[in-house]
Amino acid sequence: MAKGRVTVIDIAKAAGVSKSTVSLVLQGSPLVNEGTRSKVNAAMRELGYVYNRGAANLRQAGAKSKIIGVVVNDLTNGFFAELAVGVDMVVQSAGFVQFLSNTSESIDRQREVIASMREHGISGLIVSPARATESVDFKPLVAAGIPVVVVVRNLPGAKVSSVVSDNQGGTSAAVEHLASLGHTRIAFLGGFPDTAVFEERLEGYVDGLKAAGLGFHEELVVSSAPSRAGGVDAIGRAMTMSDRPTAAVCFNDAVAFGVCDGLRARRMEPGRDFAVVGFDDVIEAQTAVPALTTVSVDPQGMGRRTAQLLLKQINAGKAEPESVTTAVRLVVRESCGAAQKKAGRKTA
Amino acid sequence: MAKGRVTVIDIAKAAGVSKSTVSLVLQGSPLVNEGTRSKVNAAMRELGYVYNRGAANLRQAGAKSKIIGVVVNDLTNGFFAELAVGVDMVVQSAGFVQFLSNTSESIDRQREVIASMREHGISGLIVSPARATESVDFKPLVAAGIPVVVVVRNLPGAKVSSVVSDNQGGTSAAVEHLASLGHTRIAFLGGFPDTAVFEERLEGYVDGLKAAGLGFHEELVVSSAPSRAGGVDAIGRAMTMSDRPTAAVCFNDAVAFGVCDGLRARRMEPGRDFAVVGFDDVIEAQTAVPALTTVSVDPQGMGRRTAQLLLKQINAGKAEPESVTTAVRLVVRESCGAAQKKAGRKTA
DNA sequence: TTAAATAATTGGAACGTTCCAAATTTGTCA
DNA sequence: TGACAAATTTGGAACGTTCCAATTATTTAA
Repeated sequence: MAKGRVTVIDIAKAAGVSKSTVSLVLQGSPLVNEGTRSKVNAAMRELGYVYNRGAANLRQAGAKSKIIGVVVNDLTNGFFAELAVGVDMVVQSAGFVQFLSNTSESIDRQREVIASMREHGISGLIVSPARATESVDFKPLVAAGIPVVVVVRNLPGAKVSSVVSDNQGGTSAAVEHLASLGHTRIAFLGGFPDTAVFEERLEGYVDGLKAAGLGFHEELVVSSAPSRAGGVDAIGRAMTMSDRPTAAVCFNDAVAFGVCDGLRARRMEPGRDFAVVGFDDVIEAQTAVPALTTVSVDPQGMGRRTAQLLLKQINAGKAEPESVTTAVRLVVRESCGAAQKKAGRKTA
Repeated sequence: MAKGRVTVIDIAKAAGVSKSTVSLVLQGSPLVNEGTRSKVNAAMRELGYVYNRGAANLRQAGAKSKIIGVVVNDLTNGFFAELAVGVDMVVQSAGFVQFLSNTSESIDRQREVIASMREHGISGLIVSPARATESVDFKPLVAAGIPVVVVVRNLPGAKVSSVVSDNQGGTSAAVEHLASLGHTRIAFLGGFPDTAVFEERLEGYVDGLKAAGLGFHEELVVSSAPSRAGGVDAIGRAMTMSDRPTAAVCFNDAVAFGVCDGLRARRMEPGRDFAVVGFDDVIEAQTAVPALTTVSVDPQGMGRRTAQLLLKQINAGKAEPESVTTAVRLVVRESCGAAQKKAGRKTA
């Protein structure tokens, strides 16, 4: 009992049929007689059989491994955790299982992790690439016919599918909204300038200014780490200028929270004395005080979307690279001052 | 090229040796001559060989699958994400790969996920059990000789190892600290009473009161969902009583943040008008305003510790169940009022 | 009834690796 | 130089599954 593993042969013997029949039952083939089927199932239950997927994959030697790999660059960031959960949902319900790994933005780690996943025979890969990932890293995968879809961060040169949110549209909408509230000095705060996401969001910011008939002032763009601490830093620098902004679109919610912290440290109340808008709509955004106006990207939905795309490609055998950008919407809450009945925003 | 997979036989042929030799190289055996080793390695690089772990596992038919399964009950909770990252760190550096899944507190999902992991031949399992998990769920695993360690939430009946934080010691320390600041009406806010963690933390709360020479008053324990919203709710109910508390130890940081929100909604400033202490020391605790005094459990360290324990058991072949409780420490920041120079805490 | 068709079942032969025992090469010492 | 030891290398035979072609049992149609 505690000896060897229970195999199809054991249950074949127990059920008085051949191993082939057992295999048929395992795959739910319609060829097998109802009676034998239940006899076999009973034997399986009896002996505590567990399917050996490794052996099966070996024979099938194909895209049928039922494992899909997911690698994210920062699991501790709620956004990515949420994304992974979204992926897991659809992947799981399609009978696949998720192989999740975290790279912590390390490109070496990413390489290791992907190599390991290949060895395990994943039938598809979803990656939110670490910074500075090069498209060549995915070459071997696509050459081997393994569908890959990158998510969140696009990878210019790579011939793989991608799912990114409408960064440009998001910040553009945020700026227009602030402008409609009467703001004219609107800053863009936080984020590292050398990333595709930053570029897109900044572009949207510029678009928004143009659409609102406002001029672009370079000094109103202040970059920083895309973190809460970075936000504190950015607003600090922004407030030193002579002609201060009265509102800010932030690179992401973490930065926005930092900006709020920084404002309070200066005895200014976000939403009353200064308007701030975030990006991502992390879970804390709605419960924070004040509730954060932000661009909602629904990471979980994005994860689901990504997984669906990947599954489609897996089933299609070999699909064309496809890129989808997911819609985004501005969620107006308190931090931009719009919810306040009083018309006045006081410039500090 | 795009035809069949490259196998050991292919590279054996290319390198002019036998498949056995290639296998030896693969395993880094010292038996093979340096010259042949490099010849083989060259051939592998040349042909783009990828190791087929499935086939290997099949033959080795043992605990050598190099996969360890990790299942958590709520990945979107930063605490668990952090835990998973900690696990991944040590697991990865030991040459294993992590198979992470999320159950969203669904016990059915948990069962599915674990079954799937078994089919894939994991050589060990780390579980943060979903609520209402029964010890019998792990029976088959341990019967099959697969090491299991539960983490965060203990599982009374199960003969498996566990790693939990010193919940009791944590709340006890928190209460004593509040008492030392002069508080006498200290509440315990938030959490579901039917969980082991709640029980332990509550017990610590009682211990702390006793140690400080304060009496236990049942009405000062108000449970709620262990979330931010739950915290708002709990403090709301706490403030309706005639003899109000002046301080609170919260079930976790999420609750603590909710309590802060609720206080502000009542025009009270946490840390000045009311002392609040959290539990977990989530990443936001230090940057929040006011910075949250909390019991730090270092989830990442806990994850590392857990992984180490599991690896030890895997290597030892079959190890005795072992339970470790990880140390915890009170991090005094602003929300309990201690950092303030002025002696006065005003009771509301 | 029987031939033909259909439904169920079944032995191998793979799949890509590791292990074993045995074979081969190389080196050492009298 | 021969004999022995050490260092390398090597063919199968597994591992647990699926697939294929072939066999056997059961219906159906005439």
